[in-house]
Order: sequence, then C-alpha cells, then structure tokens
Amino acid sequence: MPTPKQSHQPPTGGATLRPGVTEAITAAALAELVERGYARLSMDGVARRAGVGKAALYRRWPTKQTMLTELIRDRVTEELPPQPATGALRSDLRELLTTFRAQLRNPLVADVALGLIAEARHDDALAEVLAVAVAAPRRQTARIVLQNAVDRGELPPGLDMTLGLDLLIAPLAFRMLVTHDASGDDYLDRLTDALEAALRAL
Amino acid sequence: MPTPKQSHQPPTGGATLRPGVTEAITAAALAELVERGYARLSMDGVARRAGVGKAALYRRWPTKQTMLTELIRDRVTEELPPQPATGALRSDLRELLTTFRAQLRNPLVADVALGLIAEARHDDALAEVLAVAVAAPRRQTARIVLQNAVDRGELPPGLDMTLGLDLLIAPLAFRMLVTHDASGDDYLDRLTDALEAALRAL
Amino acid sequence: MPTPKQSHQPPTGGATLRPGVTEAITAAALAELVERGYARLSMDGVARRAGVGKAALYRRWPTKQTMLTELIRDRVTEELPPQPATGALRSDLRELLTTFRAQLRNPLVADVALGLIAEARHDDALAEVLAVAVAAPRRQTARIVLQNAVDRGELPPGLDMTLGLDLLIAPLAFRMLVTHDASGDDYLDRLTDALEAALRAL
Amino acid sequence: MPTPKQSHQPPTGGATLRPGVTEAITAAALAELVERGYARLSMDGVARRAGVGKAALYRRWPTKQTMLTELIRDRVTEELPPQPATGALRSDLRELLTTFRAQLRNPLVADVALGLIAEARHDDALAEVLAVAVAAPRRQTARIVLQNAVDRGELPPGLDMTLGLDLLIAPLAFRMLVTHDASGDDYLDRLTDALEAALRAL
DNA sequence: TTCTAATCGAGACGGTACGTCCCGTCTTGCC
DNA sequence: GGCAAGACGGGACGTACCGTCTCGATTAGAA
Repeated sequence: MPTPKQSHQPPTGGATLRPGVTEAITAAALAELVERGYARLSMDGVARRAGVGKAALYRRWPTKQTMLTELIRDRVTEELPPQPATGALRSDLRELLTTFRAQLRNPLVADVALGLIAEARHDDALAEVLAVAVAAPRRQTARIVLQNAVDRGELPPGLDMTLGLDLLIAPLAFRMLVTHDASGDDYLDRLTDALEAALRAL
Repeated sequence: MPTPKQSHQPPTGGATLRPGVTEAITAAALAELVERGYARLSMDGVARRAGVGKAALYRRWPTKQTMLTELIRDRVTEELPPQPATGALRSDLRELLTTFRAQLRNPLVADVALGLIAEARHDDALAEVLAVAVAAPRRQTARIVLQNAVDRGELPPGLDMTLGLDLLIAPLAFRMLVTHDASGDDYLDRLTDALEAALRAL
Repeated sequence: MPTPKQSHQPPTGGATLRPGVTEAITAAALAELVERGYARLSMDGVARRAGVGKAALYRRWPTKQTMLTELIRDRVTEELPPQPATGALRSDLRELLTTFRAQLRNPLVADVALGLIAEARHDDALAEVLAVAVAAPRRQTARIVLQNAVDRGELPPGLDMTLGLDLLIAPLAFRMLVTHDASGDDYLDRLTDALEAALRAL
Repeated sequence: MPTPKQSHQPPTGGATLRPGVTEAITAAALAELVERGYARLSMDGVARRAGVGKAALYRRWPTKQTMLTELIRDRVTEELPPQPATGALRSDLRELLTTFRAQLRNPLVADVALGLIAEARHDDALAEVLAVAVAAPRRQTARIVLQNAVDRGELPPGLDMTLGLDLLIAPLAFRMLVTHDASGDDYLDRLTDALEAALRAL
C-alpha cells in the first residue's frame, strides 16, 4: 500500500499517477535496496529496472531520500506487531520477542534499517518519520505489556519505563542487526528469562 | 596516531608520506565528518579544507570508503576501554557503562558508527575491520568482567556469555545512537541494577 | 552545421541532443581553440565557457580529441573550394591559389591544422578523417584544374599528377602555416607564374 | 652533443651534472618521442624509462617544452646539410633535394617536426628556436645555391628569393610529412625538372 | 685526504584536467 | 496532463601529469 504524494493532488481534469507505474517503481526500488544497499542505490538504476522514466519517480517523491523513507515506512507500517495479551508478563515478553525477531528477519528491514538510522542523524525529517512511524508504535506495544504487568502487580509501580523499553528491544535488535549472531528459540527463551529478572529489579 | 598504508612500504631510499600532510588531511576529514556526516563528506572538500591536492589523499588510501574506515578505526582503537577490576560485579559493571558512555559521547563515534555499521552489510572488508578492531576488544573487556564474577561466584558458572554481552552493551548503545534519550548518571545506576539482576538470572 | 554523433541514433521516443547546447559548446570550443590553441584547450574550460555541464560535451563526443577533430572537420568541410573553370590554366591556377589563401587565413584553420596533422601521425582514425574529409576534396579540385589543362593541350598528357598537386598546394601552405611570410596578391601572381612554368615542364 | 644549461653554472666546489645521466635522459626522451609522439610524451615517463629521478630532468631543462625543443634542435643542428657546389643549378638542386629527403627520413625529425611547428604557433620561444636554429641554416644553404645560379647567369638577377626557397623546400616537405606519399629517386628527378623550370620563370 | 656542497634515485607535494557517474530538473513526442 | 526516454547543469569520483620539494645516499672538486 504505497502512499506517494497522497496529499495536495487536486482532482483536476488532467491525468493521475498510474498505479501500475507506482508498483513497478516500488518493486524495483525495494529490489535495488536489497541488492545494493541504502547508500549505493541510484535513482537512475531504479528507473531503468522499473522500465520507467526518471520523471515518474520524481512525480511521486521529491527526493531519493524521501522515496526510500516513504517506501520503508510503508513496508514497516503494514505489519504492526499485534498486542500481546496472554495475561502474564513472561509469556507476553516471549511473544513480543518472537514478533520483533520475525520483523527483523525481513531482509528488507535488516538491510535498510541501519542505513536509515544512520542517515537520520543528518536528516531531521527522516528522523521524525522513523521516530513517529516506526519506533513509536512498537515502543507503545511494549509499553502496554509492561504497564499491564505493573497493573497486575508483576512489576513494581515505580518502574522506569524508558529503561524497560531499552532492555526489551535493544539486545535483540543489536544481535540481529550488528553482530549477526544466531537468534534461535532457545536464545529468545534465555533472553526472556533475563529480561523478566531485570525488569523486576527496576 | 593515524596509520595509513603502514604496511608493504619497502624501506627504499625513496620519498615517504609526510606526516604533516597526513595530519592535515586527518584533521580536515574528521572536521568534515562531524560537520557534514559520513555520507555527505567529499574527497574534494577534504582536500580543499586541508590545503592539499587530492592525490595526497589517494596516495594514502585507495578510496573514500577506506580512508574513512581507517580514520575511524584508528580513532576508536586509540582509546581502548580500561579493564575494570574493582573486585565486585556491580562496581565493575558501573565502571564499564561509564566508559562506554564516554566513548559513545564522542561526536565522531556517534556520527559515524552507524554509517559504518550500515555500510558493513554490503562491504565484507569493512565488516571484518569493525568486528576485529572495534567490537572484539570491547566485548573482550566485558567478557572478562563477567568471567571474574563467575570465578568469584557472583554469577552462575553456566552463564550464556554472548547473551550477557548483548545485555551489557546493547541497551546503552541503542539509547545513545538510536533514540538519543538522556543517559545521565542515574540512568546508568538503574541500568546497572537491571543488568545485575538479569545476569544473575542467566 | 555541426554534426556530432549524427550516426547510429535510433529514432526512439527518447530525448535528443539539444541543438542550442551543441551550438553553445561549438562556439565555446572554437573560441578556446583560437585563444589557447589546440594543445592547451581544456574540456572543463569549454564547458565553463559554454555554461554547460561537462557531460553535455561527452554526450556528443567520446573524447577531447574526437570533439576537436570533428569540429575542425565540419568547419573545413563546410567551405569546399569552388571548382575554377575559367578556360585557361593560368587563371584557373590563380583562382585556386586565392581560394586556398582565403581558407588558410581563417585563424581557426591555421591555428589548428598543424596540430591535427601532427597528432595524425599517432592516431590513425584522425589521419583517415583528415585524408578523406579535408585533403581529398581539395586535391580533387586541383586535379580537375590540371586535367582540364591537359585536355585543352595546355599541359602535356603524361603529366605526373601527384607531383603537380604537391607543387600547387605545398608552397602556399608552407608559407602560411610554417614561415608566416607575407602572401599578398603580388606573391600569388609570381607563384602562379612559377607554377605554370613548372607544370609545363613536367 | 646535448647542451643543457651550459650557461651560468658557477664553478663552485659542488658537483656537476653527470654526463651519464644526461645521456640516459636524452636517449629515453628520444625513444618516448618516437614511440608516443610529441604531445603524448610525459616527463614521468622519460624519467622512469631513463631510470632517473624527475629532478634530474628539471635540473637540466626548466620545462618539458624546453627539453624537447633543445633536444630536437641539437639533433637537427648536428647534421647540417652540406653546401652543394657542383657548378650547375640542376645538379645543385638535385643534391639539395637528396639531402633534405635524407633528413626528413630520420624518424625522429618526421615524428616530431610537425608537433614542434604546431606548438610554435603558441610559443614564441619555440618559434624562435625553430626559425633560427632549424630553418635559417637550411634556407641559407638553398639561398646560396640560387645565388650561385644567378651569378652564373642560369637564373634571372631579379629572382624572388623567398618564393624560390618556398618552391625548393615545400613540395618535398609536404609530401614527406603530410601526405606520406613515396619520394623515390624518380620523384626527385621529376621534382628537379619542375623546380628548374619554375625558377627560370621567376 | 678530508671536507662540503651539489648531484643522484625515488617519489611526495599542490594543482589542473581528464572522462565517468549520479542527482534532481527539463524537454520531446506519444497516448 | 501522465508517460518513456533521456538530455540538461552541477558536482564528486578516482587517475594522470606538471613542475616543485624533500629525503638520504653518492660523488667529486677545493682545501
């Protein structure tokens, strides 16, 4: 569900952006992204691969940055993690980790996430998109898990929420994106144990 | 202590790369890096800023990539974290976190680390450099802290070391590089508490 | 009437080299040629003077050599000498010399011709172009003058044509390109006398 | 007999330019000149080929231009044409043409002469050298041949000398340098015939 | 013979130009 | 108007030379 320039297009009598073209571009861009990486992707390359004029790209997005940002955001936004509600902290945590792992295993995400995060340090608009569209909903899901545990008395009421969220997300993300170590079920099991203990100690 | 092309130079009677020039380039490159970011830095810009011909850069490094990689590696390698040895897990952990925080607060590291990590997914040589020169020594420092605690009986002998290391490093790195949330002393205190509890539960 | 890449362009719906740009480049290149000479001309300089990106040049010609070669060839090809047909050898010769002098007085030709001829010794393609596009038609014009005189009985039938052509062309070219001596009307008159006598003696 | 910087060297206690080095450079330069041509020759290449530092070149000549100019001049000056004195115009002419042909057959001269002449249009010093050291003595030799013929009454006293010299030199030079046509003995014979007739008509 | 200063090789130095690639915009002709 | 094709101005890339400068290591004339 790509959403290019969905705003400010007056429904004049003229022509409209043809969806088939948008799809071809999207597919080509994602393919190039995976093959060559965020930094090496070129607009000329995407246009050629899509069998499309370059203008077709720039009619949809003002910038390479924007196009990629939007494409990734759409991709990641589509598959928002379900809210765990097993009734117990431990099983909620385990479910959350499984979901995160699935998303990070998506090669698209893995290949591109770091490039985006890196670029975001020099691009406030991109940083905003990432924070609002990508990070916030996932942190919110995790926050609810923690809050539910507090409400059930499984975690202390004075829990430092942002620290809790760091603990939940960072180790798995780090392992999968940076160190590329294995993250099998047994790893998730042990991580769950550790997280539960850590959170109770907050 | 920049070390460009320190290898394979036959000690002939020929000319040598002049250290002053190397320093000027290094300084200019680091300045550009901080000002414009990893992706936007240009070799022409560095040369101009250093008051140097472009050839002087390419005599030292075959590529922009290589130059930046090497520069960063040297920068990061210089300041290896000291090995905590307070005799107790808790204080060792706290010291480790303080050291990591100091290094991540170096704007150079923060500005560039993510770019390098991202690039490393498409550049095996870079990945190798990062793994061997940057990650390995730091993981080793942390590993010794954990091993000492095991030897003292503070942690269980069957401790999953790689998981322990993820827990130690990831939350702080994630916070400082990705979410840009505060990481004051009280945050480190609470993180230390959580880590201690988590590790004991492994 | 510049003719860059006039060949092998499939008449697709794609974009075409814009004539205005070609003209700007051509004008700039010729100006630089006259001002700085064949060897000192730079592509950057031409592009800058034409207010054009360097790529615009390289889209038209693969090489600096090629560009200059083609430009000169077009310039020289445009103004093919008219075929003298006065009905008498002497007046035909005089007309031919006047025409040659006019062409060699073109500063563009004078400035560049020697450079091209010199370069042609190490560049077979260039040599071919010069021989076919520049020399051949002029020699042909002169050849007809001589042949007509033979047909009229003014010159002996066994005339050595190539020697005759050398005599016709070389002295004036040599004087104008190499020694830079004066070549006024009286010089042409005397040269005509000498040539007529020489040719009759062949 | 190369004569680099033979002037203004104070006879201090220091060292002198070593003749062996000068010879090596000279040989290398001439070889490069023949192989790659005047325009493509590079100082780095000459130094490398001579097994010599670049400074050794610039200690002897201030400039690439100068070096080549001087080298060629020396080469050409060595072999000044002998003064024909057969006692008859026709045989003097024939001897002169034979001598010129021999010199133009020297690949060094042929390969380089045109490049020098072309360059001379934008380099007054070079033009001067060529005019004074190369052209003048040869023209003088030819001039004496003509003057002797005038004195003997073989040529008219009002002979236009510069035109005569053009006729003598240009056709052969043109043929050998530009058109690369054959210049065998029979060609010289016929050329002699034509020249004699032309000169008598002046 | 010893001193000493310019030479030597090697090649780094600041520059300028080369020819290539990509960005984001513009142009052409078809639908 | 959208569209495919691709030319456009601009700017960075990495390479090749130019003529100068910097090293130690000869090498020879003057003391």
